Amino acid sequence: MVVAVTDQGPSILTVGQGSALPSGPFELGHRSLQSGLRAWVEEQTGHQLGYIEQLYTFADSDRIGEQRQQRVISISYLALTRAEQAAGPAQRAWRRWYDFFPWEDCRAGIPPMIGEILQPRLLAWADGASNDQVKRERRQRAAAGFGWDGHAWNEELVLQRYEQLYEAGLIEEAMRGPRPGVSLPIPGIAMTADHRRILATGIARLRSKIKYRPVVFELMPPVFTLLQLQRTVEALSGRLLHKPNFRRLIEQQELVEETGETTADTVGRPAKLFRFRHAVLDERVVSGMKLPLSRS
Amino acid sequence: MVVAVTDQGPSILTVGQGSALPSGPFELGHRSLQSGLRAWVEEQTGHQLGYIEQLYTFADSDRIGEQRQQRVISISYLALTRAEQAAGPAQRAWRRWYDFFPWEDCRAGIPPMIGEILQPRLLAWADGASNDQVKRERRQRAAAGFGWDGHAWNEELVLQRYEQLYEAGLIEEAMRGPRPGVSLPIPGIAMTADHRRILATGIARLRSKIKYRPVVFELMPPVFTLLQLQRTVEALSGRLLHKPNFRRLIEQQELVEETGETTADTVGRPAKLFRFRHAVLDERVVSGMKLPLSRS
DNA sequence: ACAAAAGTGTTTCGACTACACCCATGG
DNA sequence: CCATGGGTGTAGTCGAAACACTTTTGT
Repeated sequence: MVVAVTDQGPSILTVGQGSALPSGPFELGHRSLQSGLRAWVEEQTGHQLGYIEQLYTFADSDRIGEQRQQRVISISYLALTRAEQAAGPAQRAWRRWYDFFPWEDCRAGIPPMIGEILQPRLLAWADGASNDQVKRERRQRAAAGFGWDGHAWNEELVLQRYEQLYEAGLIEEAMRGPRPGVSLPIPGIAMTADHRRILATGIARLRSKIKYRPVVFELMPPVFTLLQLQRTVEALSGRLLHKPNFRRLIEQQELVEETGETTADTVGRPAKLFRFRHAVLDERVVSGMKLPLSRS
Repeated sequence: MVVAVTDQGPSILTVGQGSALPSGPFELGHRSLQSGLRAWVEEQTGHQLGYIEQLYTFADSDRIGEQRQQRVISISYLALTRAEQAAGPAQRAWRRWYDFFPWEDCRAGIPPMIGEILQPRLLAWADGASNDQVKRERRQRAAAGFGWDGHAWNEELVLQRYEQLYEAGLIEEAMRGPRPGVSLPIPGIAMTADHRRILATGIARLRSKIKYRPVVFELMPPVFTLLQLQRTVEALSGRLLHKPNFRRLIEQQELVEETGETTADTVGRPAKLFRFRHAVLDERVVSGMKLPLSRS
């Protein structure tokens, strides 16, 4: 799962009609899995990868080989890069991740589809439970996950939300196989196999990680304005931030330094340009960025 | 890596003279890796596992098979259990984890060995660097990791500290292989292959996890006093906590409820007994426990 | 009485929030 | 002049940290 932030928002590299994550066999002859992965992706896509992190290793039954004697092991990774480089061979394209998870983008307020589509269908699912105990648990979980009745929205619960929707049979992938779906799936583009689940895991990990490690900078150009940085964090977390407080937090933590230059081309007052202070990585244990949420 | 907290402190289940973590081949015929693992460990050791979490998947060159055509893939796990059950077959024993990492136990203050042994040898290693830039970086990293000159001790940096010591050639495992060690290793029991590295990863993960998930309770008996709970958290994190504030934090978060009983057998005033409120897991996203550090 | 453990009250301090406001530039 | 983005000051709020102190038991 290769992530970049383009002018279209946070995006992932896809293959095959944009419905699959890039994948390939283990490369032999590399020092480690990570270095093999890095070389493979850079060869295949022409993208220099910045940060790489292992997500999860699967070997579940729906991945068991035909003879049922050999497991297929899949190791999923999250990688960050800058989107600028050329697109490389066809069949590979950047796709906005909110095309797959439209309910995860709360930058323009809680998306109407949550109240209009997800809530009634999840509640219907809860009411379909056989006993009251289970009904209450399902309603409780849905409320906590989607921020209903008094619960605040928590942008990190990407995977939990996906799993609840899957369990409720609202996700297209859950309608495949033996029992084909009896109703329409909710909006959001489906993916091959369990790739959308891996994507949800990756988004959740990234939303969590930006708060305690300065990984955002892997997605930024070498030099940027504070507003560009804020827009990137907002795009990843799916939430709007409070500008003045955001700037203060960044500068307090000494994560960035001024280059001395300012932007010239834009509307409005020219902004100071900053670069990431790589030195902080040695100086101390760096926490990432708190999210000073904006109430709007 | 199976963890329990015994009266000896936090311990791991070991095999083979207490210098290896339990390990085995993938089990076929299970729904998932986790359920296979759970069944395997319970059969082998007679311990019911509570929480299980994947740590990391390795397939590095020092694990490549003899013909160099087949990688060996190792998936490491962290599991929590209660220590009470019988020991099971011989060859398996609980070992305190601080026997392997004596510098990680700061409950009685920063251990003298850090200043007396680690600091001089790490500084000597730093000074052995070829140029001044590298020298400064090494000293900087050591200071940040071990809490020297103005840096606070951070109990989560278990893996970073281990890797620094390894890189500096002070760890017995680093002295194996082509270039046998030229000096004595520092205190701390060595383990088979890279098992001590896996252990460091697991300790770090657990120390981090208790802060944002209520996993401590997997290590507690069904009913416990707040002091027992505090001692367990202290044992895991390797730090002393402030009693009054600890109790308030626990009760504020409504993680526990009174059973109505009190202890009878102990010295001092009888303590109320508590149990974990499993209900919170549905109610809301539960954060674990902040660590109200004690200055002493 | 004293030690040991359980528990309570209160003050202080600093971080995050929110709101109000000013600055610089292009159209 | 006004829209857009850049940027500063400051009062309020809330939670964590520190300190002091009381209560209940066993020896």
